[in-house]
Amino acid sequence: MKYFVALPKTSFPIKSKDNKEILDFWSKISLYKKLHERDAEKFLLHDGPPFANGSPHMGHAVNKIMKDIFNRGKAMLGYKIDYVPGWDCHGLPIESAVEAALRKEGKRRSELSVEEFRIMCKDFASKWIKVQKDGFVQMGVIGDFENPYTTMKSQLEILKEFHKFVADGLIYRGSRPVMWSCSEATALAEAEVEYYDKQSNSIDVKFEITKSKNKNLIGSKIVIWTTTPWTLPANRAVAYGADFEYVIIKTGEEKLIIAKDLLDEFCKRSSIDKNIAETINGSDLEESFCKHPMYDLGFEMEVPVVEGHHVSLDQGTGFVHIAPSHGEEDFIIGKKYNLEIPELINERGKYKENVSLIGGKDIFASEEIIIEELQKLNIIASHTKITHSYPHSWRSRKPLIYRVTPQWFINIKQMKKNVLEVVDQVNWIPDFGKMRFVSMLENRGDWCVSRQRIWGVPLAILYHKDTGEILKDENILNEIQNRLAKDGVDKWWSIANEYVEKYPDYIPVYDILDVWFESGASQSYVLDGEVADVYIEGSDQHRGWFQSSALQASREVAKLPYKNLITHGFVVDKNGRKMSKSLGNGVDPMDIIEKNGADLIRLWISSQNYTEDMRWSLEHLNRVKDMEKRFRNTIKYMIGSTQFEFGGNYKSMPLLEKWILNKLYVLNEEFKSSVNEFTTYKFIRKLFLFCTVDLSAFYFDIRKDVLYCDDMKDESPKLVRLVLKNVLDCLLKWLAPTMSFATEEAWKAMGNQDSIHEQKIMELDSLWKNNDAELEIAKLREIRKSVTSILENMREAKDINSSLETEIAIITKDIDKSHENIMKEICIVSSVKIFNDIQEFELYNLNLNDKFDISKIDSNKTDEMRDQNIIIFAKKATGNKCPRCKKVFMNIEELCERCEKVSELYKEKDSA
RNA sequence: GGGCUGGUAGCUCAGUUGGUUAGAGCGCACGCUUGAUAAGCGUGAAGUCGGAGGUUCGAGUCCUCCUCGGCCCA
Repeated sequence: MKYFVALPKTSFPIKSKDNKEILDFWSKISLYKKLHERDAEKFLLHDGPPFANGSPHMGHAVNKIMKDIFNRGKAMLGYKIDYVPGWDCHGLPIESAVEAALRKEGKRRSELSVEEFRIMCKDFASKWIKVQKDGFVQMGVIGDFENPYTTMKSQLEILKEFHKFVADGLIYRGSRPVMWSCSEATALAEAEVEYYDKQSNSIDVKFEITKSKNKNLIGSKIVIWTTTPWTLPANRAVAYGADFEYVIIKTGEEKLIIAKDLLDEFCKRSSIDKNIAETINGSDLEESFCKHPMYDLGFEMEVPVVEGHHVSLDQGTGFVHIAPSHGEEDFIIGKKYNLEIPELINERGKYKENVSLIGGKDIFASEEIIIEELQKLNIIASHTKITHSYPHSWRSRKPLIYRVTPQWFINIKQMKKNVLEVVDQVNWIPDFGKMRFVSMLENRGDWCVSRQRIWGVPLAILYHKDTGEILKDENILNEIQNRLAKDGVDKWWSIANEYVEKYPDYIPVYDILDVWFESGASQSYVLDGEVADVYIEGSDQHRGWFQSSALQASREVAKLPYKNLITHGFVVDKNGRKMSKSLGNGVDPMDIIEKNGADLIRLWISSQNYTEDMRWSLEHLNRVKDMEKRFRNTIKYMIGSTQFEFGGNYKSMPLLEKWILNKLYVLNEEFKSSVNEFTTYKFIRKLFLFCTVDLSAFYFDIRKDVLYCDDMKDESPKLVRLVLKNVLDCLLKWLAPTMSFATEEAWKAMGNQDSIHEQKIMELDSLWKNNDAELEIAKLREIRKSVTSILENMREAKDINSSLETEIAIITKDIDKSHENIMKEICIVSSVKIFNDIQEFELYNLNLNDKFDISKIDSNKTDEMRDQNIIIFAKKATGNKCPRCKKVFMNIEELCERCEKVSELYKEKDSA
């Protein structure tokens, strides 16, 4: 016999539907536009532009989805949303990719004009912007994707920003060593360098000490080891290690100084006897000078002996010859000791004509001459050939050199000061971001903004051919700007020459701007000077975008372009390792979305503590799947359970309902603060516990009896459904920023025509705030825990199956008899009796036909119960089971009284 | 090598000013339910709190060193 029961009914599926329908819907109703055009307080999130050269990866997913969660969260609080996505379009990787594509077609870059090449780069960037845009939309990100900002679209504005620095006199000409390819006469970036084995000359060179504060060192010879003899003409110093021990060895009339630890190897390769005369410290060499090794070959100078922080005892002699023009460390030391930084070679790798001995000769070819001449002068202690890994150009495969080249710098001294002044006005999330930012800023030198490249914004300046002074007259800068505004920035390369005719003493600069300057300027061409509520990027941007934005904002006055600055960690694998091709542990977010829907990845991101690195693996995927399932199921159950009549008022609510409404009130407040404080990940965890522990395992389970079996027109089920209605509404709105697709799906399943994302959270009646209910239920739940534990023992002993087959006796002073009914509901048993003392219970038990087994008293006592002075007995309920509600009753034949009545009422409905 | 940062059950996280036997959820195992059923409920096992010293009556918590990761530099 089947009886009518009011089971939940809904079409909302546990498995998520295809995202496409929802994406189309959002697009159809112009969801972003709706939120953007709200007449309300604005939330301005300024997008850090990703680089337009590849498909979306997990890092993009984390960043964009985080932003979207905050945007949608704010929208749910009623804010007007302002979010314009952006793209970084210029720079070397795109040039390289375009060149590689050209090579595939058998073409070379030199066959193309600058303009043609720039068009190819532009097409390349445009292609990837489209791919990424599509990806971000698939992730559920909403924003002004119709009108994004791109650095290539805003070239003129960026140029104008740069010219402001020029006009302010903040730009100066300096120099810096760069990786240089002589065969191509061009600077190369790190990414264009490949390492191959190269055979080099390896020589030990003697530097005779001519002056020293330690007089007895005069005449001794410091030995340096080098594999680039061609740099000797540019030598301007010798460096030692301050903490190293050196020895002076005697060989014939000569005294040579070598690091003690490297002596053996040196003696071996130079066939010199190990005849130690003296031991000295590096610091003993302070304030000494040496004769330039090529002194007698036309380099008549003395070079200082200085401390070198980079000198090592790995190989060589413990001394390093310093050629400031041809090495990064050498350059730094050169700056530190104010050494000359000579420009002896030209861009083709030939010595300039005026260089003594080897003028006009190729640098590598000159080595033989240098070595031969130095050998004649007995300056070389050893000469061999070695094969070592050496940087080469990826294009020509020719060896590279370091070469000091002229560059353009921004003097950032004042800006730095300005930024540091207002750094405390920003809310740094996490707070240690501030320290990181400040220490990075304090330690940075002037900003080198020039790049010897083509794909970017040209500096579009002229400098004096003799003094190097920039033509910073604002009229001229404006003239250039206007011209490029008219003809296009791409034309700089073809029109720059016109200015040479006009200003014959000046030389045009064809370098392009550092891309960090471009994105840092976004505050002007995107924000139009407005301060953003928040910037959110990975922690690598403390040196990058956050800093360039800050410096540029503080050009005139101390000001930062962001109120809140959030940094997030990186996606790492199961073991906390970064994702990389070589480890093969990378994952494709688009693949995950295609297979599981975007909610999955959104939920993962929203539940992670983003201030640290975020781990991702198959196990994580499965855990999030479970989480998603739980949320969907909770929603599904509530949609299904609220199909029938509901109603009532707070005053007539039972304690359990008041307890739930209090939970809602508290959670609603927490939702607001989690959005305002950007801690959604904490909220989502709480929400998950609410769904699992409070709703599914507790409230739902308990209220099934009322919902399914009572007359649906009675007050009790109507009150429960009213509560569920409220829970559902809250839950969907709290979850909407995260599970944007599922909540929309549910909203539709509930019969709504509009979007859930247009809604605002409910303002809940403060009457619902009820901490007493919370405490009361917490107490009863403790007892329930003990009960379920006892029931499990009975189940194990095969005494019972369902909990409804039992009766419980509770002996305690903590709760009184009026709680019998609620305890019966909460424990989902057929009967609960409460006794204030054991005597009372024993008396009761004595009169029972079917008695509680008092001999089990101790085994029925859990530790907690001993502490709390509670004793609980359980026994199999006496009577018959009602086939409809499964509870056990005495004196029934078939249905219990209630079920009899209800099933009579709905008989026809059931058979219909 | 430097600056910042992290390491608590398989996973995600709690753990107040140092104070009993380190908690939760998920997962897992076992059981129940078969009226949320490609669901639901219960019980249980599982931790040298990255490692080693130290301070203390007492350390996951404070100090030092080491180790393994992450970001950015050198």
